[in-house]
Amino acid sequence: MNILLAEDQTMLRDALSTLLGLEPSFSITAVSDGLKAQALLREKSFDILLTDIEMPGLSGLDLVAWLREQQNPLASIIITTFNRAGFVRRALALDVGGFLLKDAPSDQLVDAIYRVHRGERVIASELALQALGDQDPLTDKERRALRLAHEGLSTAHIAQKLCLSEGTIRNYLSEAISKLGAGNRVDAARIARHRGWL
Amino acid sequence: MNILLAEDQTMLRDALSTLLGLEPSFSITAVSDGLKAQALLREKSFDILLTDIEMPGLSGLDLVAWLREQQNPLASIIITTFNRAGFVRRALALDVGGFLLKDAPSDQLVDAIYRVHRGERVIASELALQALGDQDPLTDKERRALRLAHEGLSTAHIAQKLCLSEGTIRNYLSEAISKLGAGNRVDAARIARHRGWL
DNA sequence: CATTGAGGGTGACATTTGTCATTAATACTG
DNA sequence: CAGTATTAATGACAAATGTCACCCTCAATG
Repeated sequence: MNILLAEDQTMLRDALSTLLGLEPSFSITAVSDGLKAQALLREKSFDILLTDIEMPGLSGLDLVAWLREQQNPLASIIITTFNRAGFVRRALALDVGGFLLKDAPSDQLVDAIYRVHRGERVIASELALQALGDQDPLTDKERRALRLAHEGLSTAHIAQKLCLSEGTIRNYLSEAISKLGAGNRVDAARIARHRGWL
Repeated sequence: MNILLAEDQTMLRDALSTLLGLEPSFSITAVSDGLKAQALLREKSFDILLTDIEMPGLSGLDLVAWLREQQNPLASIIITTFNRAGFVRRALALDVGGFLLKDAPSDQLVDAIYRVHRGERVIASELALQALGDQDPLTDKERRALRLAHEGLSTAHIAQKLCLSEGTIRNYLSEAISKLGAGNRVDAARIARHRGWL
């Protein structure tokens, strides 16, 4: 079984490569980011794509989205550090085969590969529940403003970056704060981030 | 060689266990946090401690600090995700044997274990340089206030938590902002965090 | 003993944020 | 076309934040 592994953290990538390589039927190709994975996927076909979400260049979700655009139904398993409902929902919409946390034991990963290869779906149970939870209430602008506020930019700077007036930004942030039940912009950003909405 | 591995992310812990276990001379014991490592270290002796910094309960640095308090000179290697100068300085002060980034290839880790076991010191070169950089200008109170501000707490809440008056908190944060050349508290927290001072 | 210097606190003031009501311009829809 | 969301902007006001100068207490140090 030809497996393409995309993971940016070198030590984990190496270690997973080695670990999965111990399975006699697996043949592993490992790359350090989404763009390299994309390049390989153009050239050659694989049986399973195993990818992290957070990667420089092209995220794991964007990579799968691209595959789907190419009408490529390649079975994919997403592994991620963060338990964020937003990610899971987006992944499910892309029809991924599996979604695991890096907090899961590694034999669960091996098991997931076999099962997804047989056409089953494997979603970490902690995540499955969350995915059904509350929807992201933020609008696109609110999200972008919040993201910048989170970096410590002032209202004026955010306004400049988003090409909007200062007052409008204040309105957006105020909306976001109230929607999320937060105490101020930073608090709001923290909450949104925690739920995968940022 | 008996190696104790402390790392909270299960998948990485499993994978590293397996990978290091392939070396015939290594015998690996893996635990998921600093407190469990501490418990084991009380009972039994090891040749090398391999520990992450960011862990629930007791951080890797605190763990080594505790060893030193116990007059235990156990050779230790710190592995961490983040390239933060403050961490390196503190680690060096604790006389650790090695300091590596999770971004390093895994064979470098194996190599480091052998070298540290022989009494050498292995510090990732990206880090060694940084460690000589600028010193943390923050006082302890400023740091604590900044940490809470970073979570989105208001001045009043921070004052309550630290048992200080609101005005004093404002003074501290104002000091921190000016020392770090930041635009506001959030910006200051970001800067401090980035340099490992938080 | 006088001096210095932390550590913590006040008060006053300017600026930035957060809230809300209202309005204008555009696009969508029956 | 009238009706109605959507998106952006204003203005006004309250609250939180940032800045600064100055005060008090208590060790430490000469």
